[in-house]
Amino acid sequence: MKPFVPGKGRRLSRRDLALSANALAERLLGCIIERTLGDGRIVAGRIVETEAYLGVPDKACHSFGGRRTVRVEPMYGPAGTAYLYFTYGMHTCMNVVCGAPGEPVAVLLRALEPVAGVDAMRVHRSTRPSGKGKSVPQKMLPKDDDLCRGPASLCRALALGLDLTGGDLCTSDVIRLVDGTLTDDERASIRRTARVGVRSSAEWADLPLRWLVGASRCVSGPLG
DNA sequence: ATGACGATTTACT
DNA sequence: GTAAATCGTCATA
Repeated sequence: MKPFVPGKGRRLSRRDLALSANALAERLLGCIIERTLGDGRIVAGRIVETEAYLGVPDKACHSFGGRRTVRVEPMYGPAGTAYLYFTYGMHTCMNVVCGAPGEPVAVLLRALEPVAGVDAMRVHRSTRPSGKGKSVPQKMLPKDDDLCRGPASLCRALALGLDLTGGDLCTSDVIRLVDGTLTDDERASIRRTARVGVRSSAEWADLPLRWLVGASRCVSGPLG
């Protein structure tokens, strides 16, 4: 595999991202998300797990039924819009908005393989999730493979905060999506499963809308 | 104004 | 396996 050079890859264009959520969930596997920190350093991870959220008809989706609130508004933006949300009182998760203009569909980033800035990631992960309160105690520092395992963990590792929601991933100076590839082995190991953590009617909870690179040691949750 | 809940993570039995 | 942590968001009133 070619070595990863931060800031040098081909940035994904709006046209690259204007796919259905299903198509983008698979397309993003192997692509890189780069985050420029306040001091100019770059942290980056390679996407190995995603979930598709299908919008108005999808009971597990924040835009189900056409719900349109301040929080969800970015989902109605153009493909390439970042949609980040706060949940469980302490965690942030990140989506890439896609689909046709005005269609509130998106892909959730669930796990990354760290490819740059591992030291900074460890620092980010050593701080409390919410930054306030007692929060979740933590004893051991995560191993490298665990740094970006899980949608909230990867947001902490890359310092992806709520301030980024509504931003444009195609033009932002602080966060970029860069095209990437999978090896043949990785490509062959792609699996689809039900989405994680969705409590909705069985029909929407059971659909295979989660994509993962089985060969990666960085995927989260059940592999079945 | 109030109450219930969460696209999670972590620790503990 | 179970449960705690912790608070913005949303629906209801």
